[in-house]
Amino acid sequence: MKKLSKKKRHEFLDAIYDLLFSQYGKLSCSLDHSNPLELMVATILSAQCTDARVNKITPALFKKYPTAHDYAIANQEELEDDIRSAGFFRNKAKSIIGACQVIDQSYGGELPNNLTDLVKLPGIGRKTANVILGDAFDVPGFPVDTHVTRLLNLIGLVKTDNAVKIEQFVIEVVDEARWVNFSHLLINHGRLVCVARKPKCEQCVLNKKCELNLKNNC
DNA sequence: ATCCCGAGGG
DNA sequence: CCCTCTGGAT
Repeated sequence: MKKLSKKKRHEFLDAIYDLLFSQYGKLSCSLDHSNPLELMVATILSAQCTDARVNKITPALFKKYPTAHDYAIANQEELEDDIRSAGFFRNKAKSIIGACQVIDQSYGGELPNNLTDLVKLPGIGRKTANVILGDAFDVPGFPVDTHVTRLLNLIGLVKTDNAVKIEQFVIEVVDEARWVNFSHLLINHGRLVCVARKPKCEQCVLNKKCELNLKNNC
């Protein structure tokens, strides 16, 4: 795959996108939220945790902490209890409070809408920043999570777990208008069909395109 | 035992 | 590059 020209890589990635789009269409973020702050909190909670579990926690959480200021002045141990079942609760509580203190003090309570400022917030890395940009601000980005990493490696498009390299590879050859939904499509497919433990290759639309399937069946 | 829409630190 | 942080689901 490395030897393919940029044009060929573009065509191959477009084919992958089209196959996934034909099955799932335009997807929206699966983390329940109604504003950028809620999406930021939900995305922090989603680390090494299913979105279903996050969505179970957030209704009560968002009601209890409606603004960045509410998190900024929150008692950390109390917030830890509020988010405990999402796992990594100490780190996540620290991240939420730390990020919200900066948002409250430096940005007037509103999240910045650019990557540079978002990744400066404590606990906000590139993945979380790209999710916020794409799903809350309609700014194109390509979030790379465990599913995106796994699927693109299985297909044979990349041979690295380095999220930045994967992001660069995709945004170089895929049209900007497709970045956000491509990430959603890969994540959705990774949860429903190309699951980590036992990929359902026999019911996968990427069947003919995927190195994993070629190794298994050809 | 392995994985889930990660991030920070060494 | 490595490690740690954590509960829940399968």
